[in-house]
Amino acid sequence: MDQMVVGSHVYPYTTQTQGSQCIIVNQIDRSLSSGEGPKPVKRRRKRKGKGSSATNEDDVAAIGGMLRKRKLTDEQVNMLEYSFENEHKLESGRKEKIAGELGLDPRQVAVWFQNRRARWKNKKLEEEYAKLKSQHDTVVLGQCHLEVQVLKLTEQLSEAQNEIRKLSERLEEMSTNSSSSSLSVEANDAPIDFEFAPETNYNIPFYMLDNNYLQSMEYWDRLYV
DNA sequence: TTGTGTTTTACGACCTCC
DNA sequence: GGAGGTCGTAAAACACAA
Repeated sequence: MDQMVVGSHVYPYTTQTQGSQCIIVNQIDRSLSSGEGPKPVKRRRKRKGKGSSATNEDDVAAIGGMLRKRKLTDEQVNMLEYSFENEHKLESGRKEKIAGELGLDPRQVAVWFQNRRARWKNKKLEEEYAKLKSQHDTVVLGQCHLEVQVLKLTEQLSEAQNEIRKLSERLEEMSTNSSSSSLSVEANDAPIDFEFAPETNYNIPFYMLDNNYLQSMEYWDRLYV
């Protein structure tokens, strides 16, 4: 059997469960009629922390004078939820009205709204966090894709530069040969085998290409198809 | 049954507003 | 100064695995 503190007295009660509902069975009448009389206040543990000034008997009794925790019924909670949906704040008149309708202490209604607002705020924070995390993950994924692309393009650039270097060396070699010999290129050497179609400007030395064009991606796309 | 983690009810301290 | 808000926390109530 549990106890309920009312004012400066403690009264016994029991709880019964019906489905998900907790029913408080009042034992006060039985207690009084049996002549047992009110029991001394069961004191609440002193709270720790700053400003806890409950040092004398009155203060301690005031702290201990709170009602024991009573689980609200499903109906009460539903009505409070409904009320909370309409308005999160609780002005005095509305508090009294709800308390009267539900048979609760106005203080209980106020506390319930305080706690409900705190839960609502937590939920909102969690939702906001999930949303931001999702956005962050998307950005990180996009960044990964871009980095992979940069690696590929860097590799392609390096290959292209090698190709150009080889071609330049061949050109230089040919020009050296032609200056030291009277034989024509057509007669003694294989023709320069440019890989690129003459209508393109890919046979123009790399260093002569327009920088904007080089950066336009079109160059690289066409080079490696 | 029991230990443990979570939720709910309640409070104290402090702050803001009228 | 009082009413009502938030914040942090205690402790009862509850859920659930071992």
